[in-house]
Parts: sequence; C-alpha cells; structure tokens
Amino acid sequence: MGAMLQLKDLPDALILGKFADRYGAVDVDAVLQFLSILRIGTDLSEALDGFLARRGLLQGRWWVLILLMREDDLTSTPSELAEKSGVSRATMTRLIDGLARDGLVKRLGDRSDRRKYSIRLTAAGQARLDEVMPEYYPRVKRMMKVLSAAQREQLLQNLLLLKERSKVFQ
Amino acid sequence: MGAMLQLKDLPDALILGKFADRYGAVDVDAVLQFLSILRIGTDLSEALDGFLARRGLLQGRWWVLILLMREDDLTSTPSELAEKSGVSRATMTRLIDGLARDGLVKRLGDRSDRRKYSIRLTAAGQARLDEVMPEYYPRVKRMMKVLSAAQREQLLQNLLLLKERSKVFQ
DNA sequence: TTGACATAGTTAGCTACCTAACTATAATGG
DNA sequence: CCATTATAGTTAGGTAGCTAACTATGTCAA
Repeated sequence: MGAMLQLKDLPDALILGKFADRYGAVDVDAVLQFLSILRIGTDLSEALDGFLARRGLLQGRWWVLILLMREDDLTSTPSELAEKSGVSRATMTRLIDGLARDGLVKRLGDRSDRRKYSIRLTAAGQARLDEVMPEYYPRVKRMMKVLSAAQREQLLQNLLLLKERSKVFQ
Repeated sequence: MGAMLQLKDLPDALILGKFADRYGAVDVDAVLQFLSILRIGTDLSEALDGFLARRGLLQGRWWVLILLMREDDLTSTPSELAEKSGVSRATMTRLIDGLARDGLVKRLGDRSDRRKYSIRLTAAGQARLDEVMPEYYPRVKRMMKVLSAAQREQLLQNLLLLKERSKVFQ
C-alpha cells in the first residue's frame, strides 16, 4: 500500500486564497476537509502502528499472523496471504522472510504442486498474537465507545460515500 | 508517514467469534468499524496517490512543492519543510534529492549560516504544480459534494473524536 | 506430446518512511 | 576564549510498499 500524507501543516484559508489567484476558484472548505480526513486516517493508523511496534510487530506482519490464525490448520500460501492482505506477492515474500527469520512462521514444501509452499503459524507466532490481541480488542472497544452506535453507523456510511466518489481521481 | 493497513479481507463476525473463544469477549462491531475506517482512509489516500503518480508526482514530493509555492520567495529550508510536512529530516533529505535531480527544486547556499541551505522552487517545479493543481481542486470539490456541508461537518467532528480517543493505544 | 500460456514465488531496483550515528557549524557560558 | 551544547544536514541501515523481469512448474490444446 502507498504511504499516506502526513501534513502537519494544513493550508489555512488565506493560503488557499493565494492559490486561488493562480488556479481559479477553489472550494476552500472541501479541500481543508479532504486533507483533514486524510490526516486523521494517518493519525489513527499511526496510533495502531505504535501500539503494535511496542509489542514487536508491525502492521503488515501482524496482519499475516492474524490471517494464519484464522485458518483451521494455521496454514496458508504466500499468494493467498498477499491477496487477502492486499499487498503484492513481492511484498509478501519479504514479510514472510522477516517473520520466518524471527521464527513466527515456518515455510513448508507442498507435495502436490512444487511451485507452491505453505506458510504455517508457529507456536512462537501464536504466542506473539496471544500477547497482542488481548490488549488490542479492549482498546478498540474503548476508543470506539466515544461514538454511539448510530454515530458510528453514520460515520461509516459517509466515509463509504466519499470512497465511492474518490473515482473522480481516476 | 507510516504505512497504513491494506486489509482487503476484513474479518467477518464468524471469524471474530472464533477469536473471541481464545481472547474473550470482543466487541465485533467496534473492531469491524475501526478496521473499515482505516481501510477507507487508505483507499482515499491511494486515490490521490494514483492521481499524482499519473502526473509525475508522488504525495511526498507534491507536498514539498506546495509548501515552497506558499512562500513569498518560493524558498524554504530542509528542516522547515520536514517539520511542516511531518517527516523526519532524513526523509526530507531524500525527497529533496529526488526533486533536485528532476530539476523541480534547487539547493542554494546560505551565507549567514553555513550549516544551512535553502531550497527554491524552480520554474519547472512551478510548471509541474501548474499542471496538477487545476486538476486537483475541482476533483476534490466534486468528491466532497457527495456530502452536504452539515454532513461533512459532522463527519470531521466524529473523526476528531476518534482521533482524540486513539490515545487508548498509547 | 509438445509448444504456448498461466501460475507461484523470488529477485532487482525504485520510492518513502523511520531511528541512530555522524559531520560541520553556531551559540553560549564559565 | 574555549569547552560544551545545540542545530542543520547527511549517511547508514532498517521496514514496507510497488512494478517488472525472471525461474520453475503446471496446464491445456493443436
């Protein structure tokens, strides 16, 4: 996935006015709100990232472990993992390299198709999740509780509308 | 800025139930909503990223050019740019390397303090912005118009509340 | 049955982010 | 006035993402 804007210094209305002189009428509110949404998304993501990093995981690795734990035999393939976590196969190769190096997953050959191999969650990998998840879930609950169920519903609804309309950038 | 989750495969309620067996009561709605918010943030960011990439810019570089254009003399320093765009000085060094290589900015010595130097937006850099910005602003406007002013106001309000509460991850 | 195409994974080389350690210069205070 | 501390920028080495090109294997159809 691409990196996300980290603007600590959003433009104020004055600056946007100056840009408008060059580029014509600008919907100042729309621009400020759009950039703010991107920035808050970054902030939330970084909050989670810091939490995971302090527990020896990073977002990409954490998600791979979770995907493996979902499987009944704790096993999957690089392609499947790449597709489910939404990264390229090349990126997944490197994530697995790091996880295998740390002993959190293990590569296992596949007899039926020699192009493939399997990735299995190890006991150490499960143990790492067992440290993280019982701290993760209550925090998410505590955070989301700041909004009522109806508010959360509406927030998602509106974000989804924006996402659909983000086609304008195509 | 850190990378953001790219989960294409959010857990369903069944899977979260399985996890609950191991980790105790989980607020399934809260977790799904939180992950969805992160994911939509990524999607919006990637939409902008793709738009910029097709015009020869990436988010980090685009923002540096904009920060320079805001200045009356089109000039700033690496430290200032790093602080305003929220990246480390090391990252800014590399962004400037790339921009200077492409001729979009220029490094200029500083007589008064020989540790410093200035970065100035070049004519080519201004031209690049002049290609991008007149296409950027109307698109943002068109996208945000899917929500009423009141809805946008409320969306921001609720996101800000979540951001404040993201302290739970500290 | 073999030649063409498809699939699985890796490698190489790029961007962009980080921290920590480094160099050079400036500022300050005994 | 010089030793310490602070500041500006770079470098080194790490993670995480991408595309494109590659190897190896499997599949399928003429």
